[in-house]
Amino acid sequence: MEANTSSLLSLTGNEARDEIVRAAAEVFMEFGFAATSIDAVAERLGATKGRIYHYYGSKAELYFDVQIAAMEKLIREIEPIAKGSGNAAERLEAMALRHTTILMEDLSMQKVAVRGLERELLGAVAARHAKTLRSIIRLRDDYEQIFAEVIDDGIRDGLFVDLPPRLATKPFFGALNWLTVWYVPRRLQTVEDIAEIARTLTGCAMRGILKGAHP
Amino acid sequence: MEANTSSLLSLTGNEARDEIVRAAAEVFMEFGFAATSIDAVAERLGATKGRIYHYYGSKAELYFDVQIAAMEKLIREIEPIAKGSGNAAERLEAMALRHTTILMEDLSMQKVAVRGLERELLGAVAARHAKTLRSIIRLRDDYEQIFAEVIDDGIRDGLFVDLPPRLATKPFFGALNWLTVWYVPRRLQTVEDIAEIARTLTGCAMRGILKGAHP
DNA sequence: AAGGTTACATACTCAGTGGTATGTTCGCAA
DNA sequence: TTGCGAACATACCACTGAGTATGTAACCTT
Repeated sequence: MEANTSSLLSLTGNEARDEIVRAAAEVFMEFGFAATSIDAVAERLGATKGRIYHYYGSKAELYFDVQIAAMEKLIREIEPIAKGSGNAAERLEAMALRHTTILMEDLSMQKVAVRGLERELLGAVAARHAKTLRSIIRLRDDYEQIFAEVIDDGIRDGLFVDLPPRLATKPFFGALNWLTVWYVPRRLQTVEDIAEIARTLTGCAMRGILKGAHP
Repeated sequence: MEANTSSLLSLTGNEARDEIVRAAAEVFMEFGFAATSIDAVAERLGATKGRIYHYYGSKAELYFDVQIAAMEKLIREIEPIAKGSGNAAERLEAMALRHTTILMEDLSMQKVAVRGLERELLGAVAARHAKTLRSIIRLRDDYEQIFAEVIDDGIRDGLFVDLPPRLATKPFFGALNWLTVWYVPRRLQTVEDIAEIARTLTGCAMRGILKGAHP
């Protein structure tokens, strides 16, 4: 047993855990945290509980790892864009486009992550996992902050409507993230279909905060 | 025992059921369907299971009634606005404003409803309650349709961007409904605070679909 | 090759929960 | 006043599911 504890970053290098996380993400997405049994995850793996509990100490820990993996992927992909070139509007649009695309490509994990820490956890398992919980909330906050800063840039440049950045982030994320509620991947869905949806959502979100001269 | 079955419309006139529904909404919102025990709902009522099972045949039935009550309230309030006077943009804005306000005023019920039928139900309890499930999905669809039609009007009048109405509805609802994810009612929150948030969200959502001349 | 460790599977415990069966109280009609 | 049903409370059962304890086969090390 290597350093599995506090696995906030060290998923890499452990293929077995990765496979479990992917399977767990699917089942969690389908049924939510409470309604998902470890046995169900094991079955999807073609294995039994033993395999899961060998790598994870509890159901909550497994759930957390799904969240962490999802958030890290988002941050890893979007942060470079935020720090890249272009004005605030161009960068924000590129970020939104990529963000939306990831949501659809990686739907199972992202759906779990985006929905946020369902309240059931905050109340129930909170005490025992308070530390991990904080890390996750921190990750979510960091991610939102990446957007908030670009938005702040845009506001100061007079590109975006004049709102508190943290507040402006909400409807912006909303327009994008809401897709985790309604989007159902269709068979025969091409890459272009996904791109089309991403462009549409990004378009609405961008117009929502762009300071344009409306008639 | 009067005609409790198929209570899709007849909540009115039954104060006892109403009280149960309100309590249930709070607990369901806090913990989700699966993690909410009937005992927990009963405790919030200062009663025991007996009281609940006297009026409801199952936990699912109770959950459904929360959804129905929430959706009916929305439809009841927004439909008149949709059929009212003003051009599409004016009506849509008024609808969004009222919609958002209801979400905040009635957060517990609406949060449960907006989150949608968590997948856990579709798979698990589906068979036994297939009929009720269809009614609820129908209600949600009807509600979205109210918006879709106004949006369609706006598109044909050249007010809104040219998108399939059903698709345009998604980011629009997203910008508004996302508040059920992040909004936490604060003590000392005045009516004006709520109105302020409603205006901000509505503003972003409207700009998102308005065909404006962006610089 | 012997001992140890990893990576699981199997078998079991036990608390929590949905639902039911059975009281019990109270209002009301005859 | 009596009886009866509505409106609950109490007691109980059956089952699910998280977590654990124990077995075991393969592999790795020396």
